[in-house]
Amino acid sequence: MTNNNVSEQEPCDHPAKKKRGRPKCFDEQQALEKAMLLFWEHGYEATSISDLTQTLALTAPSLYSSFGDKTTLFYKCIDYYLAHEACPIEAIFLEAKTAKVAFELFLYDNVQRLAQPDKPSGCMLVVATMNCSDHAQEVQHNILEKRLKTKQKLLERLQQAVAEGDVAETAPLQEIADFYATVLQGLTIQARDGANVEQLHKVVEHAMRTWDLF
Amino acid sequence: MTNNNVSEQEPCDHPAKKKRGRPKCFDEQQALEKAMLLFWEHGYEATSISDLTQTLALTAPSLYSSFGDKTTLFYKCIDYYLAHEACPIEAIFLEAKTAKVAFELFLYDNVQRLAQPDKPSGCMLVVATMNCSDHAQEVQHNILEKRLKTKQKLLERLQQAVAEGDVAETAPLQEIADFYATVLQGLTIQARDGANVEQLHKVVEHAMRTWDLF
DNA sequence: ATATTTTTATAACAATTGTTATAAAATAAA
DNA sequence: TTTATTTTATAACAATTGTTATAAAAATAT
Repeated sequence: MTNNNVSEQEPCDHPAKKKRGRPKCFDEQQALEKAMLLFWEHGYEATSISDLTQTLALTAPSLYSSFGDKTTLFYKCIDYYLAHEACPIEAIFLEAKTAKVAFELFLYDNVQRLAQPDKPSGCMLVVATMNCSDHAQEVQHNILEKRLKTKQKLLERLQQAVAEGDVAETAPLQEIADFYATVLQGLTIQARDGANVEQLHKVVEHAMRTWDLF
Repeated sequence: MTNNNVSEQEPCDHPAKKKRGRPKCFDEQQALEKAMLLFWEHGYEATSISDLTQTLALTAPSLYSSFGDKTTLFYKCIDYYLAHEACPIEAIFLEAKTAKVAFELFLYDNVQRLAQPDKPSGCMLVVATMNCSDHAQEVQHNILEKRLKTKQKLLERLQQAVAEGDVAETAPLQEIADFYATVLQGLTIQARDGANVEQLHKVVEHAMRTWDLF
């Protein structure tokens, strides 16, 4: 049932080693991206299998044999999103010398990603499992946990900053994390509602201006 | 098809004037509230007619004859939500002497409403039409417009404040409105992700502390 | 009592949901 | 050429979607 495909581009010891059976008539990565865009735009449950087969231009059996069932495909789309569209928070947090710079880079990076004119707006993790029936509780919960992990990383970067001395030991770390997480998620809804990059940029600009008020 | 029912409690000139046919075996307002809670929790499309008939404990024909089709029922639930659960922004904005106080009261009022333990969390207007298929585009658009109207009210209250002199003429009104709208919508997602009233309260406390930095 | 009106309960409707069985088609290995 | 393998296309599956036709039930008005 599940299809642990090896990437076609994988270089074997025999360079032009062709695969055995009938060749696929579509690019798996391109198909995955199209599926991801659908789920990003409409969400997990509101995207139907026939929406997917139409947009990806392949039949249901092809879809299932390549990506598994709808839930499995969705998780693969989430992974694709995290790898290709989401903000690389770990790298940014490692590189930044202080927590303030880390948060600043993180938020500005998000602004660029959340309001791209040619892509669905807002963060897929926030948006894609917002409306779920009871049948999708597990999917919804898994994505929620991913969101909570991001928030946890904000807090941990602040703790690191206290250890490194660029944030006072008396600072209310949880409140700071809560505030910037709120701004971050607000940006997603603002983007969904049509705000452009410049608007969101100024929101972040102000949010960062308040750093020293904590 | 559509059912323009007159409230049963309406006092006629003949006080105990009974209605003609078979009496309803359910309270229409209570049913509407239950339906609203379902749509609030799961969203428009992820709430099915059978979810509704089960929870309201009435048959599909009863549901349809009382409230119309699913879309009509949803709009009635939105009206119910606005009347009974949403923040009375107009009243608050009228009462407040300054824009800052207006925004402060508005946000704190929202904090109380967005994270009630016995109710779905977050704002129904933000949440209920987040994931929609193409079939629900119109519903989604109508709710979006309601959200934009709220944001517009923030801006107008700021303009009023400039006219009244409690906000400087040079103040970046659009940026201020964008910022507090972002915080407001962020509160909805935070609440959905499990933040409690105290946490949200502190977020608003900080957001208000930055008022004079614009 | 009879007639009228409204709501109920039963049951069905076509369309769509996610998913899969089957067999033909296209390739490489033997 | 035959065999093995993989993907394709066609078609169907049971379950659920939103919605409605039909007739029985329960009330008031005549």
